[in-house]
Amino acid sequence: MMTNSNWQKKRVTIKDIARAADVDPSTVTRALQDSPRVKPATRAKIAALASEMGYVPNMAARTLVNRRSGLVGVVIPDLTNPFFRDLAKGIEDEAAKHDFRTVVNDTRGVESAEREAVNLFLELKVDGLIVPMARCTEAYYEQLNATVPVVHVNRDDTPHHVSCDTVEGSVLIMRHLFELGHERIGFVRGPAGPGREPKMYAYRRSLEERGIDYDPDLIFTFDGTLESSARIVEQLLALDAMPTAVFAHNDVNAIAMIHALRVRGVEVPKDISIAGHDDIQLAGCVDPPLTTVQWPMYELGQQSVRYLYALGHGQTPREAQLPPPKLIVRESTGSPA
Amino acid sequence: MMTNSNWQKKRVTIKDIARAADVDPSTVTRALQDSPRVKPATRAKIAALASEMGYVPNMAARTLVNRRSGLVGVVIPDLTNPFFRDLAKGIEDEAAKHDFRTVVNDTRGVESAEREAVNLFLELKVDGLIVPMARCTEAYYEQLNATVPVVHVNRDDTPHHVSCDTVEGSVLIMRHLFELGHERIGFVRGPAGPGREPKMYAYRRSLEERGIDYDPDLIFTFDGTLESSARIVEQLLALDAMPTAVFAHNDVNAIAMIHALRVRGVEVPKDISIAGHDDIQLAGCVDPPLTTVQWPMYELGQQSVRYLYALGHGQTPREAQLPPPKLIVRESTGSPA
DNA sequence: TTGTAGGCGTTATCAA
DNA sequence: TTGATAACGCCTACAA
Repeated sequence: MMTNSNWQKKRVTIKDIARAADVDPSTVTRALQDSPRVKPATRAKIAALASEMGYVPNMAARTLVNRRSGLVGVVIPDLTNPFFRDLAKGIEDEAAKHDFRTVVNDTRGVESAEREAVNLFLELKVDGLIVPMARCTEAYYEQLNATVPVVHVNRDDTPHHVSCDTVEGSVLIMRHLFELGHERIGFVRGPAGPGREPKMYAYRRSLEERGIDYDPDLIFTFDGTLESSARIVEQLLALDAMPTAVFAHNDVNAIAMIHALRVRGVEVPKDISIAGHDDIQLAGCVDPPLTTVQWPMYELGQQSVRYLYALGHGQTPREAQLPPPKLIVRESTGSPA
Repeated sequence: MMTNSNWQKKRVTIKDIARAADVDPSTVTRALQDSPRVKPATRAKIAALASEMGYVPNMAARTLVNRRSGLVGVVIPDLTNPFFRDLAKGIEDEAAKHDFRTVVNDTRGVESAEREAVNLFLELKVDGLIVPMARCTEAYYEQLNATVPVVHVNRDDTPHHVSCDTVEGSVLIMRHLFELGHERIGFVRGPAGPGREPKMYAYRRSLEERGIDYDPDLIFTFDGTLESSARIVEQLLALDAMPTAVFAHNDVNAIAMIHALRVRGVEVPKDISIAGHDDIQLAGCVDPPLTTVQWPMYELGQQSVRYLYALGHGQTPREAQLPPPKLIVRESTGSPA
């Protein structure tokens, strides 16, 4: 923005304060850092001057000399999802406890954006990186990991990660559907990415344990858009026999599907049960209120910072202990007709 | 994170490259900047070396010497709201065109968080600040404005701002309700903040123009939580005579109210019409689909960057020309019984 | 076409 | 308790 405009001249540096206080710049530094090695009177004078003159520390200079920025970079695929927002909040709060500040980037699930975000953070010399549900390849992060500590959240094929038992949450949903009497259960996958598709894994394993055959016709794919949810509903309706229940990729997908179903005259849960995932804010106040799984995202965020911190200190952190996911039973699921 | 660990040693600087290429560091700089003042062969060699050695520019050093960071700070009150996300995207894209990168902070509507965010950005020496719907006082920003170019979005009591006609959108809603035959119309205000409450203004002015008396009993306040929406519904039901329509603060508020109403046996729009604001992703697929107002947020984002750019170059930007807000009529509004 | 020199704002180390 | 100095990584004159 500014190249040669009037904004530049205002910048107050430590030198300006030093001149005003008639001391050496290094004394100002010490005073501003509350070092005991400075006379209280001097400290007070300098503090007063600093705020009076509107001094703002220059992070660039600090980072340069300290060789650390005090920043943690967070790369999030979709901040619109309250799920991730809680995670971000947990990260922020915990980072603050360790005197780190947080820089967040929403990549909107785009892989190139993820790379760019990581790049920016690298240039900013962040002291650590937290990357939930990364889209880039394992190899990419493996390499990155040599440069800066990286912690993944809910992605278990990378060197360092913090996850809650992703499979467990999905198992809860499946078990709930079984208990209601469902046997023919559809599943909506998320946008294909790297990693192990734990929901899919849980889906298949649950069926297996229940002695139900896996039917590829009952698998659909959600790409994050509303249209894709509508398409899935079309596919559902085109089936010879609809499943009696569907485990949706997430709540947004579930809500959109319920709507599309209603438009076509299919009622939830009377004609078909739909379970979501994430427990977003609106999940409880749509019609019907959504049965879904709640994650301890805030805690996950905290844990990931602790893990990162340990990593940065050369320790090999122990596995994080996390509260388990929680099944929230509402009204979008019921017994099959 | 890292203090004395193994990550430090990996850092490659232009000096390392210079040594490897057997040239002076300044030559490396030139080569990396594609300056014409360097022999193609040298440039190629250096470029190869740089990527081979995994060179990452040090923004701190750059910022220090250039006296500019190439960063634009964006302070957003709620990234969970797709509305703001579009804005952020518009800002990002337009900023990229001007070779700026974007740092975003979600303040969750907390004033202290807003200050902290601004502070961080100031320390990062951002070249400009974009602040939609700021919570901090006008005075605060007036002062800030002496340090760094600041552009506000949709807040018209500050020195520099880009807004679409905030009033206009609300007028559209009111007019729509009038046309359906409503006269007794409730209004839900948002969390009190600074600024002019344009929706409220539009509400009152619309009533006035229509010759309808303003009735303070029909004014409610939404604080952003689901509970508050439920409370508003209780207040509504406690009224001697319910309004026949309500202009809700935003879509989330509207959806939550519709749900609370249904729980109490009141049907929308049969018994009462509810109009939202923002047109969030889910607005079209809840039941009933929401009548709401759509904003050109992406364009607003672009314009705010252009404005900022002009500001930073010492120009006084002309008023931005923006596409108008758009009324989206769906099924949550109808004629009164 | 390339090298030299100085400085951006801050801090750590050492000396006073 | 304070001051002097060098250094962090990069860039821009200017000189060669």
